Amino acid sequence: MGKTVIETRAGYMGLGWTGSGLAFLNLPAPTLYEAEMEMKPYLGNRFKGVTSVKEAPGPYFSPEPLERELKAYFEGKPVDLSFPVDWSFYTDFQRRVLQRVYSIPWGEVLSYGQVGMEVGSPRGARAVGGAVGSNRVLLIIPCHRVIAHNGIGGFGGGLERKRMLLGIEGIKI
DNA sequence: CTAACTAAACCTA
DNA sequence: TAGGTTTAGTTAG
Repeated sequence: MGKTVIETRAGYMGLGWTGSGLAFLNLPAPTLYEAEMEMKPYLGNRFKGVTSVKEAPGPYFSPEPLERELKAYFEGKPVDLSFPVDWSFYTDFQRRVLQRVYSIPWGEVLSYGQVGMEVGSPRGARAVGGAVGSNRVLLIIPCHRVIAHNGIGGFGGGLERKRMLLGIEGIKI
């Protein structure tokens, strides 16, 4: 497992990975220092204690290809960010929801209700909102592409940033 | 185990 | 458009 910070036009992004895939990816911060501070909560027991880290060396992960794609993303290019994810941080329900969200392509959106429908919880729109809020790998799992049926919905990192990401992808709400 | 939360959707008027 | 109601899953106690 490892961690690093990469620089894009939008700022410094902290990321970390385990033997299974990406463990966290933060949105761009204006300074290197801030990016490092935002990584701290992920570097405690939850990161070190995951059994998959110790028991499954997994494929070697190199951040360079991801860095290239993220730089392109913030230059407005419609990139595919389907990099491997460590799913062990989530409950079963969260995993079902996030895996569906993972496959939403650049520039498209779904509503919380639609996602619930597709993962077998037709009335679970609110629960879907809670589940996407547990996403640790922003952009890789594009939870900003899940919106309310009548508006933008919410976003853990602030609604302005959600609007900004959707704006990059050409979606106005 | 219950109760109190939601990043929702629906119904009515 | 505004309001109250229904809803499923997570989390705290």
